[in-house]
Amino acid sequence: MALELSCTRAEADQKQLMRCRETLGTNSKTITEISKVLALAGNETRLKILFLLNEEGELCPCDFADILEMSVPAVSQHIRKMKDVGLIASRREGQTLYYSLVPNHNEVMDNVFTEIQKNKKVA
Amino acid sequence: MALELSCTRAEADQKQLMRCRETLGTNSKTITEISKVLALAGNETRLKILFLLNEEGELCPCDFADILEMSVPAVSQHIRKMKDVGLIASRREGQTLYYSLVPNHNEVMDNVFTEIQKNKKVA
DNA sequence: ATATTATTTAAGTATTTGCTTAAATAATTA
DNA sequence: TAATTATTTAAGCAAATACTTAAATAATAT
Repeated sequence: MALELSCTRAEADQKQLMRCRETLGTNSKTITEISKVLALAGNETRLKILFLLNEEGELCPCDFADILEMSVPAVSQHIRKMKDVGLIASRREGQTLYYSLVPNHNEVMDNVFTEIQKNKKVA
Repeated sequence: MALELSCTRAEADQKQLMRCRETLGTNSKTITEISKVLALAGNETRLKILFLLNEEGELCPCDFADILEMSVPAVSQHIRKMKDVGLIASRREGQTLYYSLVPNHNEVMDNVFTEIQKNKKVA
């Protein structure tokens, strides 16, 4: 099907619309990748996991289960999603798997962490 | 029900677990708020809308429908979600509603935009 | 070997999400 | 006033999400 215009208003700026399409094309891959990371961090439980890893270095699934007061499988499934995109990595020590942030995977997340810390409630 | 521990391993660092719970408590409100913004930006269509608003200043729903090649109601519903949390605002000019980013609403998003631009594909 | 512990994986389910189409508002024009 | 245009809102639905419980791995200890 041909490209259908939804908007017929006189003020519609065709050059602007073309420029926007081009901008999206140029940044398409980055936008897709960043939106994936943001979708992961957009879940409160996962953001807590990432934030804690940033604070503590490494933690294991049962630590998170204790801290977040949720089941170990639920934690494990969140962790897997973040591992799948390379946000976090694991290290085995006996039966325990320690998870940690992959450094410099995504600058956006670094900024998210500092932003959370900046707004820390002053006791 | 009482707080049940999932993890009984000897190495479990009770002080660390307490510290983590406290950290989450202290930052609870911020984490909740930021995760909401990230969840919104974690949708590729919405991230494109936000990115375009950052580039162009203001655009109307039918502009987005044209650019993103999707229906006007679909765009409108995405826009509403972002307006509901105060990420964007509207200005009416006749029949047309122009949407724009609310400045300084969230520093995290500013960083997301610069991160997208930084990775721009070099033509 | 068997049992225990830490974790993952799988299957099932309720909720949420993102679209669709149709109808409702709102402003403009004839 | 009636018709047109821009937009929102509502209802319905398929797909995705986040949990649950039970079963499967994997490492350690008895």
